Amino acid sequence: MGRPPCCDKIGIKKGPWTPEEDIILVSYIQEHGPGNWRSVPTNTGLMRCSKSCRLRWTNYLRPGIKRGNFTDHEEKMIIHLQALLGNRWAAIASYLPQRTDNDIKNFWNTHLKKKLKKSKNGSDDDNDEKGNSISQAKGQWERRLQTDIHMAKQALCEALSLDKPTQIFPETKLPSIPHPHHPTTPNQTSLYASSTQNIARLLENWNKKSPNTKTETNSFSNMVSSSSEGTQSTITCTRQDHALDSLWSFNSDRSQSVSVEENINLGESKPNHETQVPLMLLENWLFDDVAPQCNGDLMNISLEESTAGLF
DNA sequence: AATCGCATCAACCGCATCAAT
DNA sequence: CATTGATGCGGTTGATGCGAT
Repeated sequence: MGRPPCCDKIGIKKGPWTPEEDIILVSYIQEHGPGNWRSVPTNTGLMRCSKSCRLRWTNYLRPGIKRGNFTDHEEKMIIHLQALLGNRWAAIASYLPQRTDNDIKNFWNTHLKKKLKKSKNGSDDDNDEKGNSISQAKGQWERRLQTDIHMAKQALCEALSLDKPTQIFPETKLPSIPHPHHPTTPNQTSLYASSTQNIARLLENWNKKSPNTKTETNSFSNMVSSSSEGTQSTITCTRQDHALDSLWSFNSDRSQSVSVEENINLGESKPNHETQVPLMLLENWLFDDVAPQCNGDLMNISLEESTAGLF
């Protein structure tokens, strides 16, 4: 409160990042892991504020980021998740491990908004309106609940894919669970160390080519996203999510899992038994990268139908 | 060739939240 | 319990590219 903005300092550089700055940042994070952003500018000599460094890393340099065109499946997921969760881009991004919240937000604002508007102007004018009113009518607590369930699953899944499962929920505080995209705990530095090869290749690539920022960083991202490390963890995650569904009793015993979430979401307690079927459908669809025919089935169910039991 | 308008997206800003003290 | 600092999130902006005129 009343804290001056960190970027107001004199001598802080703003604007687009240069390849040189990227290299410095990547090298530093490669060595120390992400986190403690406050110290990054000091230790690297970058004339950037900590926020800017974090943003650059999470939105652009972080391994495993997929850039470029969104697939149909991703697009549909975003549309559905936006209807379900609202503009909670970070939450939506947690369902699309290779996309950043910024990316999704931009994609929504530049493409999907218009697309939906166009389709709205078509025959089923009020369909989207209904969807919107439904999404608005749906309580904020429910949105958070669903997001938090997924976040917790992601975190658990992430932890299971690491070597030390004992570090899953340090001190059982859910809010401190690292975001799947923004790992911060020290034991996760191994994850970044394992992507050393990719980063090294990036550095090589940068050195070889002319300093054309955009193409260089894109090639890096492609290289990294196509690398085994990032992709593998994503696949593992997706598969484990299915296992986790049963682990968290999402299918047959959701009410029980909800009660767990109620404990997690302090004070936000409200019976949620009616949500079992539609949310299960949605979740199954969202996690089901492997069976597109099922996705089609779900896509045929209007949002109204799929959320009919919510209210 | 010049310029205008629009689209895109990386980056910034301000606020909220959380943890440490 | 209050304060402070670090981090995360969502809205917005501004630079850039590209097509139309």
